[in-house]
Amino acid sequence: MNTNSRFTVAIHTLTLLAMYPDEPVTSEYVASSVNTNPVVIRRILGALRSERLVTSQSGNGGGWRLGREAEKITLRDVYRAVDNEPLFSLHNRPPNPNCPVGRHIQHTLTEHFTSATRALEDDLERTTLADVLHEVLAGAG
Amino acid sequence: MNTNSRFTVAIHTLTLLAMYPDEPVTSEYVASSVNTNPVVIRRILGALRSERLVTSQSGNGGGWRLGREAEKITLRDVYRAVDNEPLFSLHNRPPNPNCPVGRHIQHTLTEHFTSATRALEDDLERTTLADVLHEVLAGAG
DNA sequence: CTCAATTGTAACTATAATAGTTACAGATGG
DNA sequence: CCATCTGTAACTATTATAGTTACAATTGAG
Repeated sequence: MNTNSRFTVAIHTLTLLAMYPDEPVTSEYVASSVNTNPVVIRRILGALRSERLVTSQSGNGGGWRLGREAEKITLRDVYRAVDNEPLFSLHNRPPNPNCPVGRHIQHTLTEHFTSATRALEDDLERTTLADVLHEVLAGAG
Repeated sequence: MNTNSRFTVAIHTLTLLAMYPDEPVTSEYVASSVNTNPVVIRRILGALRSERLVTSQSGNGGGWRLGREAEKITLRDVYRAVDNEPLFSLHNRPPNPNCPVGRHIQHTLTEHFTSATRALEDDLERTTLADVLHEVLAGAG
């Protein structure tokens, strides 16, 4: 179970909130669509709230809403909110500084890793939650 | 220890092989530069050999060599050889098919995930092992 | 005021990936 | 024959993930 599905669950969750913009949606309801436990949903919504992508309301009649319009939330915003680990990891232990490769490889790799990560995020930025909702509803026919 | 450093170790290893094109390099030597156990290196080199990026020679005087010129091995080749898990995971359990979002979200997400992964790999493809070796040696001054 | 419905969060568990380690069989060249 | 390597199995420790139970705190409705 090492493969991280938080990004998928976060987009799924936000798509549901975008679908019901006029009423708060409960973690229980989201969980029944995602097919998991409500606490898993609340944890992810908590991360999204830290980035102001959603707001929450406790108590009876409470639930979750989008923090801003679906047109103004990109997949990159979501990705950064729930998956802030770097995509690539450097050495677990420091490489040998007496070897020219060991001494300079990390700096070189960091630049290439940064570039690749930016390319990925630039692609994610081109899609908004509104796009995803439209695609899903189109699929629903 | 969940963060996967195989890509880093693989590039480091191949850079060493590119540095010594005229002699086989042993996993023991690579391990001393990477600062890890030789078996870890052999496992990664085994994956690289499956993609023909390196060749191996058993026995006395043996070791590892690049499978083709460093100019013709890109970081994308290396990435695919050692990290063939998809970058993004879909739901751990199938989403609820009775919900329009649950029914269609996976198809929509798959398209966006494919696009982002391609953007990442296109960026990695622009750098060769020869580039990395030059950068490392330039850093070495 | 009371109560049912929700969030918020801690605590625990099971599973899986990672990589570090030891051990040893097989191959190879001197 | 022997020292040197690869190739690989087996085991361990660590960590991330996410599923689950439990329960305090909040809140609106009646």
